[in-house]
Amino acid sequence: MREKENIIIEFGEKVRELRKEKAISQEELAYRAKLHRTYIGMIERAEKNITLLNIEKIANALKVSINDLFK
Amino acid sequence: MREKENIIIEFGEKVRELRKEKAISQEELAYRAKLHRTYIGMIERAEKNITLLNIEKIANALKVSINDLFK
DNA sequence: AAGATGCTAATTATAGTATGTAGTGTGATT
DNA sequence: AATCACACTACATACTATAATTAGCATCTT
Repeated sequence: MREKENIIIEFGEKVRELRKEKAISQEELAYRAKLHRTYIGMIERAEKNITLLNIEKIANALKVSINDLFK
Repeated sequence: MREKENIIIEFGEKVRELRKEKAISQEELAYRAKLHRTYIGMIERAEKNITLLNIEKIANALKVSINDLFK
């Protein structure tokens, strides 16, 4: 990734916010989403340009709709 | 991409639907989003697992919010 | 016919996955 | 209050899978 785009920063912040609300660790979220622990960290730190399938996995793991990740 | 996931199919259908509403061609949408014509086709045909940055580009080009692409 | 879209194929860029190490905070134990 | 143990997160690579980008030609559609 070149530089950190706003949309990616906002997305990462939202994931972290919702994860904290549910009081679960990155590791637990990763497990529920069937993604890797370090990858969740990268998303929250806005280091990756996530794809649609993984956006959905994270939404499901957080038990929210995709739209909730963009509010 | 392995197989076509529902979320990707739905996303492609939504892009096509909104593009037709605006009555513009794939080529025109591509131009506005600064993406390639054939790539827009691939998205509509659910052949690609699109990333967040390009989701945003398409939303902007269609003059809708990202959430409008998931309704 | 002309404009729009589908489809194949090739290359480049980067997302996805993983391992290891280090730093940080919290709570318990001595 | 200091040390220890543990859980959590950050960060640095590195590898591999695949998204992104493009060109060319075929096939619809009007």
